[in-house]
Amino acid sequence: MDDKVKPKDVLIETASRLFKVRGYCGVGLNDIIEESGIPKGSLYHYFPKGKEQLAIAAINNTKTLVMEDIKAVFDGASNPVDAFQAYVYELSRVFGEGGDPIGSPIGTIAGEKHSTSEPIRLACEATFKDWQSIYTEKFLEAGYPKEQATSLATVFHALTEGGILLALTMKSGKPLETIAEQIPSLLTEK
Amino acid sequence: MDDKVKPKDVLIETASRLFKVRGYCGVGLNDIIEESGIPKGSLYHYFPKGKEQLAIAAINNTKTLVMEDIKAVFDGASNPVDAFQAYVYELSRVFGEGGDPIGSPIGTIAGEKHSTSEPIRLACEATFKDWQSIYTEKFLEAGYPKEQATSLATVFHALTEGGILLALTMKSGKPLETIAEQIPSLLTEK
DNA sequence: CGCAACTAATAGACCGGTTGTTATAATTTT
DNA sequence: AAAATTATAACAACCGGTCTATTAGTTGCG
Repeated sequence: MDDKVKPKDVLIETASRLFKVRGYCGVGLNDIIEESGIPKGSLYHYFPKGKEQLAIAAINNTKTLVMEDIKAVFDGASNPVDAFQAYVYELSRVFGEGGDPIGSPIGTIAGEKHSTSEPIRLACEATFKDWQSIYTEKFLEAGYPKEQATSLATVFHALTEGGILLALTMKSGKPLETIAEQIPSLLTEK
Repeated sequence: MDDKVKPKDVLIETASRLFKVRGYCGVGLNDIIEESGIPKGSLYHYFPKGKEQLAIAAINNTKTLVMEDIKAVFDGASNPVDAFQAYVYELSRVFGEGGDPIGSPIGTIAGEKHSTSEPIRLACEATFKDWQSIYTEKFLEAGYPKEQATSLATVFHALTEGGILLALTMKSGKPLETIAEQIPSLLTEK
C-alpha cells in the first residue's frame, strides 16, 4: 500500500523531538515545517485542528515509545529494584552522552500546558498513568500488596521525572546516576 | 525613601507568578504589563535587557521565597524524615486546594529553556543547588555521612520536583500526598 | 484498456494578530 | 535644572491558521 514513509508520521516524529527539547510554546509550526520538510498545507491536511492536535499525537507517540523502552528494560530484571535501577541508569546514560539535544519526554509540555489546554493535559495525564501502571505491575509481581504497589509506582515515577528535570538543568547525567545508585537502599525491606 | 511598593518589585512578583503557571514562552510581556499595571516603558527602564533579564530576576526571587519556606518547615522538625514529610505534605495541601492557579516554582522554566538560554539555565541550576544544600544540611545534622547526605538530597529534590509535576498534571494534591506517606519507609534504616 | 471524474495530498502565498523591543515624549522627583 | 521615571506609539519579526491552486493517485465506466 505504501512503500515510503508517511508524511503524517514524519510530522509526528519531528514534533515529538522538538517539543521534547523546547516545550510546546517554544516550538513554532514553522520550525516543524522546516525541520520535517513537510509543507504547511500537508500539516493542516493531516491535523485540521492545528498545533494542539499535532501535539497530542506527538504525546501519544512518545507514550508508546517510552512504554516499550520501560518494558524492555523491566523484562530483563527479576525484581523491582533491579528493574528501576536499570531503567534509571539507562536514562543517566542517555542524558550523559551529549549527543542529540535531549529533553523530558512529555514533562515540559505537561508543565507548560496543564492549565491552558485541557486536551493536552488529559493526554499527559493518560500517559503518566500508563507508565505508572507498568511500575505498579512490577511491584505486584514481586508480591507487594496492591495499595503499596501503586504508591511506590507514584513515588518512583516522580523520582524519574524529577531526575530528568535535574539532569537537563545541570546538563549532566549525574543526578540520574546518583538516583539510580540510591534506589536499592530506598527499597530494601526493613 | 520609598513609602509605596516599588514598580520593579511588582514586576518581579507578577512575572514570578505567571511564569510559574504557564512557563516562559507561555507568558508574554503584555500579560505581565496588563496584570501588574506597570507600563511597558517602566519595564524596559528597570530591565533594559528585556524578558530574559526579568525572568532571571523572577527565578532568583522565587529561589529565596522557596528557601525560606523550606527552612521554616525544616526548623520545626527534628529529623530528616519528619522534615521532608512535613514539607511534601505542605506542598500537597497547596496543590490540593484549588485556589489561585498554581505551578512549579521554576521547574517549567527550567524544562523549557535549559537548551535555549544559558543565562536562564544557570539561574535555575543555582536555584536547584541552593535548595538541595538545605536538604543536604538536614541529613548531615542527622549524622549521615557527607556523600550519602548529598546523594539523598538529590533523590529527595528529584522526588519533590517530580511530585509537583504529577500533581499539576493530575490536577490533584494526591500524588504529593502519596509521596509524603511513603517517605518514612524510604528512609528508615535497614 | 483508455480516459474521464474524483479525492487525497502537496505547495506556498497570505492573513490578522501578537511578540519582544525600541524610540521618543511627557511627567515626576530630586 | 537635571535625573529618574512613566507613558505612548511604532517597529520588524514571527505566530498559528486560512486560502487557493496545483499535482498525484485512485476509482468508475464504456
